[in-house]
Amino acid sequence: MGRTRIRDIRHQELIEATITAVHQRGYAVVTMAEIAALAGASAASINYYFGSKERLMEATMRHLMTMLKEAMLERYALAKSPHDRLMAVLDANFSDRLYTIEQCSLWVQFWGSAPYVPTLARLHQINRARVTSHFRAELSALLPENRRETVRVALQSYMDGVWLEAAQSAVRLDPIQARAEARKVADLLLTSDV
Amino acid sequence: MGRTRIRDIRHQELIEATITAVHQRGYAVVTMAEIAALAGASAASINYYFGSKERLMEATMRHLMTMLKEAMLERYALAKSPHDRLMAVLDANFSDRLYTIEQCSLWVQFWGSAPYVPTLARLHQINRARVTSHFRAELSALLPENRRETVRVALQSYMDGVWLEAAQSAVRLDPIQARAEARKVADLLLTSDV
DNA sequence: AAAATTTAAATGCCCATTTAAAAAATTGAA
DNA sequence: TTCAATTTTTTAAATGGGCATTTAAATTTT
Repeated sequence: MGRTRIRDIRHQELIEATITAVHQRGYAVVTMAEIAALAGASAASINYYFGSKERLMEATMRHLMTMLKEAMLERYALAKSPHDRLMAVLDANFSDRLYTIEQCSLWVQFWGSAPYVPTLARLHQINRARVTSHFRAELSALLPENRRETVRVALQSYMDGVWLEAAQSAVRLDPIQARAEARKVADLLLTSDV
Repeated sequence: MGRTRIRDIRHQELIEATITAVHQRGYAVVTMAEIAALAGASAASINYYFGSKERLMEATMRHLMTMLKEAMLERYALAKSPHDRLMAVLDANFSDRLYTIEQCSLWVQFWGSAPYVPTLARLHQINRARVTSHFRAELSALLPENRRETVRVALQSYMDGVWLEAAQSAVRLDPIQARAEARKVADLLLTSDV
């Protein structure tokens, strides 16, 4: 148990510091020294624990992805119907814990880098595939086949687009309203009489 | 007339090179020398014409924004109804000229940097405000007040989200299908019977 | 005593921007 | 037209700075 305690603590601390530092300064510009300073450590210790700046960013995004996944599964467990489960995905995306300017910033930085960093590209692909498959599973019970993919892409793009804008936001985010809006959008897409 | 011919030509060439180079390597990583090489020039000449790397990026994004604006106005001029004009905005966004992996890449890089570079933030704000006002104008004729903003935000987020994903795309984009899907999404949002 | 953790300092690179000088284009007077 | 004078364009080389990562040694924990 006590085996690798400090290691875990440092990982946690450095990832937290990375989230804050990358949000404040931008991934391209932030330095190892700045991140380390936020965690009360030295740049060298980041390399001791993570190996490189790139691997630190990778670990940080993995952490955010895990939080997203857990937020989704929590809500999934409580949902009783396909519709509820669909909403669970949306609610997770805009949950109080995740829908913050800080984290949305990280995602946008991540999206910008992913095409140029294979390991980040893989993470992006994994995350996207997971969300896609949840959406497909629930939408198949809610919509005829000829609309499913359109609605799925619309919802996923909507979530990304809102995060994107949140990252540029000067004002406080309102997760409660974001969830309400997301539900409205989903309902509009689901109940069309075209 | 012949006044500043070369200046204009070089601006054009260097902006084209920037689009290609930033797409290929990422804004954070691409060097002045690489951009210059693509244009058959030297890094120093970029500074002669643009002053700095940041101002080059700014000019490049201004150029992309102008293209988007023009694509929209072209279609606007032909549209006869609010619905047609709404579609004009969507079609412009996914027009053959603009909806390319190269350009979507640039936008994502831009979104990533804007929060940290005041001049880019201003550009982003200007562009967004313009699209917002077009959408509002047309939606006010198409929807009751209580749905307008929800649908507007949904459509704008959708457009951004699709570009975001396009930037990660390994395969060729299909602007014709993108326009068709965008229309479907808009129609679903407009005709809901909730 | 051994292993794990920490960091100061060294290393090695890379790059935007400036400078100074050359090359090319333009002008205008002869 | 012609050719010095002037202006514009171009770049090689210098400048100055920054930073990720490594190393080697010290410190702390086990």
